[in-house]
This record gives sequence, C-alpha cells and structure tokens, in this order.
Amino acid sequence: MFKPLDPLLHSELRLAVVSLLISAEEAEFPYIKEQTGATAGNLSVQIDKLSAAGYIEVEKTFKGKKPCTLCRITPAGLKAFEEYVKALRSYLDVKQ
Amino acid sequence: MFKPLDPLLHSELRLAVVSLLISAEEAEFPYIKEQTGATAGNLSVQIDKLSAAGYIEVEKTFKGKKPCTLCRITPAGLKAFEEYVKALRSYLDVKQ
DNA sequence: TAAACAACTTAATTTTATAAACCAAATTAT
DNA sequence: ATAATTTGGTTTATAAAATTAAGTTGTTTA
Repeated sequence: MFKPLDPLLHSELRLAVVSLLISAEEAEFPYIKEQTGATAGNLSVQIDKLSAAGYIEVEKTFKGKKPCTLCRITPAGLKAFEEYVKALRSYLDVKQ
Repeated sequence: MFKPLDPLLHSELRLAVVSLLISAEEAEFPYIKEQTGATAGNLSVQIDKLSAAGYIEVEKTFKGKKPCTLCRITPAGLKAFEEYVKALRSYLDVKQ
C-alpha cells in the first residue's frame, strides 16, 4: 500500500539540497545556503549526510584565496530521488 | 523557491494516516494499523498529534463490547494535505 | 593591528519518532 | 471458576534526527 520513504531524502533541507543540485548540476555552499534559507551549521551537517550516503559529491577547492565547497549530484543521488518521488506517489495519489 | 513543508504532515506515518483517511473517509484504529504497518504505540501517538492539530477527528465508540476508535479526516486536514502536496511540488518538479 | 567577516565545522540542545512497557476489558482454555 | 491470551489501545522511556549555538581558520577592511 504505502511504500517506505528513504529517510535520507525525507527531510525538508536534504530534499531541497538534492532538488537544487538536480536542477543546477553543481552549486557552491553559500548559494545552497541562500536558496534553501538554511543556517550554515545545519546545511553543513546535512551535506555531510548526503555525501556519506553517496547521493552527492563534495569538492573542496579555492576561489582565489577563499575556500569554496562545491556540490554535485551523483547518479546514485539521482536514482534515490527518483525512487523517493515514486514512493511518495503512493501517499499523494489519493482519489478524493 | 522552496515552500516550507508542514512538519505535521511531513512524517511518513502521519502522511500515510491522512492519505488513508482521505481515501476512506472513515477508518478504525486496527485497520489503519494494518494498512500502515505501524505499531500500536507509534500509531496512537501520531493519531493524537493529528487530532490535536485538528487534521483528523477521533471518535471513541464501542463495537459490541469492544472499544473502537474511529478516525475521520476534517476539512482542515484535507486543506493541509492539499497545501502540503502543493508545497512538495516545489521540491519535486525539477527539470532534469 | 585589531575588529569584523566569510566559510565552514564541531559540539550541544531540542525536537521528533519509535519502541517498550503497561493497562483494562473481553475472550478462550483448563 | 479462574488463569492465560487476545484485543485495543495509552503512557513512558529510549533512540535518532534536526537545529542551534559556539568555535575554528584564514581574510579583508578600518
């Protein structure tokens, strides 16, 4: 009846990050922070979790002298997102 | 960009309960328990939260001699669900 | 050169979800 | 009759998660 929802994606902030990265293909930490309205601490933690799960990849470079954290979606992340959306439909597609 | 998600509905079990009640218009505790696969304790807690928020109404009656907890969606619950789905779209509608 | 800022991370706190334990009444078995 | 089991839950305790607050490192600006 109801398909289980990937707990890693069933989180407002992590879902926003993944959604953003699917659209953007690549984004910097401050940009994600601005777009999601998250605090830096929260975002840092959630990015770590997505990265640990292999849903995104994080590259730490420099932009001139400033550190720059670049994030990208991975194929696994894209697949997980698609599965999540499919599972969600079992909750949302309700004949009223 | 990303609309906030009603935390009361952004929970796997509570979303399942509301989804079920929108389809069924009325359901008993054991039936909801079976359909969602939840434990009685967890379900009891989440039903309380939905009820406290006015998203569902809970009627305690008897079926013969056995207690029977009946749940129904309320107009507020239906509206909240619709808003939630609308908000979710801001995360899911992603042009790949 | 000291204060403020950028870009984070780590640690602490709060919130939330889940599970375990419990309760009361009814049914079934002995 | 009464002891054990089942039904239908609730309450309390624990585990996990999200969020915030504090701290770090290096940089720019006054």
